[in-house]
Amino acid sequence: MMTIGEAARASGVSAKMIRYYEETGLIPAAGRTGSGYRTYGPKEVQILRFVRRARDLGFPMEKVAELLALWRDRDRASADVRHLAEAQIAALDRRIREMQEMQATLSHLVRSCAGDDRPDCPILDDLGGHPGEPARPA
Amino acid sequence: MMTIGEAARASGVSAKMIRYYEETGLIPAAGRTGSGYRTYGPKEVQILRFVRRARDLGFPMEKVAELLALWRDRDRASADVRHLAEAQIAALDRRIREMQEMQATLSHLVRSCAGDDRPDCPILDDLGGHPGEPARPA
DNA sequence: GCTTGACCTTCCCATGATGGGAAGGCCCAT
DNA sequence: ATGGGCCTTCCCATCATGGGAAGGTCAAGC
Repeated sequence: MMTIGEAARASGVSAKMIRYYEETGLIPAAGRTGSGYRTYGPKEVQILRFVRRARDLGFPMEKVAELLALWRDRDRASADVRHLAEAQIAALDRRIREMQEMQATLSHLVRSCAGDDRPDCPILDDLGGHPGEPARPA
Repeated sequence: MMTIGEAARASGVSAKMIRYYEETGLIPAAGRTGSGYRTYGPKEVQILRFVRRARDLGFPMEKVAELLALWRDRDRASADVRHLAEAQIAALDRRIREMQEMQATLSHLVRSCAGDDRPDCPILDDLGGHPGEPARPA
């Protein structure tokens, strides 16, 4: 049995976050010693590592909770897990696309900016917005 | 002169956020009517639109502040603006790459999961972490 | 047995950007 | 003058994370 600090080191999840996960019900409440210290065994550490890895893969907490439920109940169809993973892939895809659009716009703007010592870079004009006349701000 | 609600509609920035931007110093404090209402003119609306557009392009508030400073002082070299934009492109690149790595890992896992009615999907094993034996959690 | 230092506990606060909502004041049209 | 819609400030919540204070505990060294 380990203390929360040891479990943190073994799992890569900070002690702060372990307490938070417990508080929010993501993980079950840890056992306690007579004096109130939380205790963790290998199983608990593995759960924490599971959470860590899922978070690293970009799963939001809510989805991590679903994955944990599936993990706890091994009789669930693998299709459920697969669907969660596929949904996460799709979510990442959407966010990647959004950012790529931002990038494309910025690249376009950068190409139209001399980048020399002169003032007047069209990027600022674009940001100022086309709808109005390019009045200089106060 | 418009009220905050009109400025919000004209700029696409919510009234809440306009007050927040003012509070945090991103934009200068608006003028006030005798009875305390904030007033906005076309220039202020343009600034708000500037902020909105920059945020849409993924610039963090801090960078938006820098861009605004550059905008306010048109004598600054266009190189400054270009560098900010390029840095933002690079930042987006890093985040995109991170997410693509997550995607790749997930795709790999999904390919190894039958996705049928049987239990036991290797995704869960991966999440559980290789370092230990695949002990089932409590 | 006592001190010391490392650890644990809970509790509160902060982040960043945004929204929700309450309580109270203002403005304009009817 | 009344009502509805707008404004004001202030507080609270989000999500996941960290910082830090105040106080208890444990183990090692003397």
